[in-house]
Amino acid sequence: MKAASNYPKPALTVDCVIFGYEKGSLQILLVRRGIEPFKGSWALPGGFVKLDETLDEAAKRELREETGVENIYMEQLYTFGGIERDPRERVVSVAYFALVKLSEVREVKDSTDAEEAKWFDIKKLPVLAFDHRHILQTAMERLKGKITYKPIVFELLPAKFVFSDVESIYETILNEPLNRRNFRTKMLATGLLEELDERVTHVSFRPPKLFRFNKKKYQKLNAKEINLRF
Amino acid sequence: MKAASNYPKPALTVDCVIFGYEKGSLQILLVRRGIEPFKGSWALPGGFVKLDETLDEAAKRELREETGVENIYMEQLYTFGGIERDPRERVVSVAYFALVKLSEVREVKDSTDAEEAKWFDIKKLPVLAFDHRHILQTAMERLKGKITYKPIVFELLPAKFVFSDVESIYETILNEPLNRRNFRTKMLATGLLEELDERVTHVSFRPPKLFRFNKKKYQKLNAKEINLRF
DNA sequence: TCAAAAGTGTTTCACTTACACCCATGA
DNA sequence: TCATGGGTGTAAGTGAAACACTTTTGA
Repeated sequence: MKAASNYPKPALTVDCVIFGYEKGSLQILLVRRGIEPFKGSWALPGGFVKLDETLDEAAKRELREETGVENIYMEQLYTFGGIERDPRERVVSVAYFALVKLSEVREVKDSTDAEEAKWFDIKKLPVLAFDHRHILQTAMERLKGKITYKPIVFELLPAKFVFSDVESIYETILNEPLNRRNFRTKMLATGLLEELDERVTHVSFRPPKLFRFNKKKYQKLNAKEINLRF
Repeated sequence: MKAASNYPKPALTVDCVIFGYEKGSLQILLVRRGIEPFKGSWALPGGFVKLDETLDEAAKRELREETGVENIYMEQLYTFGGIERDPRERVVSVAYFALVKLSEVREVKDSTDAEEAKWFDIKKLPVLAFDHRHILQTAMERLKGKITYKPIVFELLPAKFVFSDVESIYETILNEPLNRRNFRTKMLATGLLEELDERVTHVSFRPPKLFRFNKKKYQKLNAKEINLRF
């Protein structure tokens, strides 16, 4: 195989911003670094890209290693190529952004995990290694933008969920209170939520209905944008 | 300097999708390849990333080399990391996407250009090298999406322009006819266009007014989204 | 019966959409 | 005077925003 260039090459990594949601709190998964640089501090899960795997595969591998879950919503976020990102050598990092259902992750993760990994509330984060704070901020902006035209928030929720969770996710991500009445009307108007014949029980207030996201119906819309501006 | 990894590294390149607009036609700049692979066929301008330049700098360098113009609208598009992109070796490419004013480019380009570079109408493209067709399509989608909330089309137009050019760009990019009346109303409602006391002359119909995009006013809005859905 | 959250009705206002008409110029 | 694109008025329809009220449960 001929070389395409004689230039020395930057190292290439993937880093993953993994979001989860639970009880009104938006969270992300961080790992504690076991080696220098930034040994002991928290960082986004990530690693080097191998020659025989695509970028998507590399990101998926990292994601699986940390969460133990497959079939996760994932997309490429942005590529960070500053010169001084890593004190050791030039490292270019392709960042990915993932949404997981915490209900499915918890059990698996604790069993398979060797190094220390932990979920942090997005509002109570530690200092992060490298430029990971910047990557995270880019991810937040992407998330904020995307939920206004794609119903991706359901990737954060279990199969059956309550309406107020949906609203709460939007409020957390958009960082503003929303009008409950109008939120509900507009969200239901998409026709993508199925009302189930089930309710939450044992709550000391009017028991809320459970809903399910109709993924098949959404896929039939075939990538068409939906108005989800609240 | 310690190495961060012992993995063999993929090569890293940048490729630029450079858009221009002239007389109702959306165009992109392509270069003819002088070496194998794909020798003789057309490709996006691009090249290897050097160790001492950021990704943005690398893209800007390529852009300047091809067009001779500085201060161009440019943003990172997406990173393509398939395994078989280049038959020689593993190459990951960070694609950029740029909008240039053809009126400013033409003169400069012809004088500085060594290799063959040419503007193609987006509707009459040759076969492209590598996965560049795919990259271009991604760029088109990004452009299509972005003009509905950012007034970036003015990066394609000279300082003074006629209203019908703006509409024509939107129609070309969105690939659908628009209602002239409503387009004008909504576009003017943004308050970002200044009507000048000047008109086009020597046309055999009612001479159109010239407009100018008020960039300063737009920057004061500070990244806020604008509704430009037509 | 009270607190807490679920769930609904309705009015107002703004913007979008559609259509039709007039205007200014050079040939 | 005609063809050509430039430029405007406005009614009807649709959807967003705001607000207040009713419902259901366990404690």
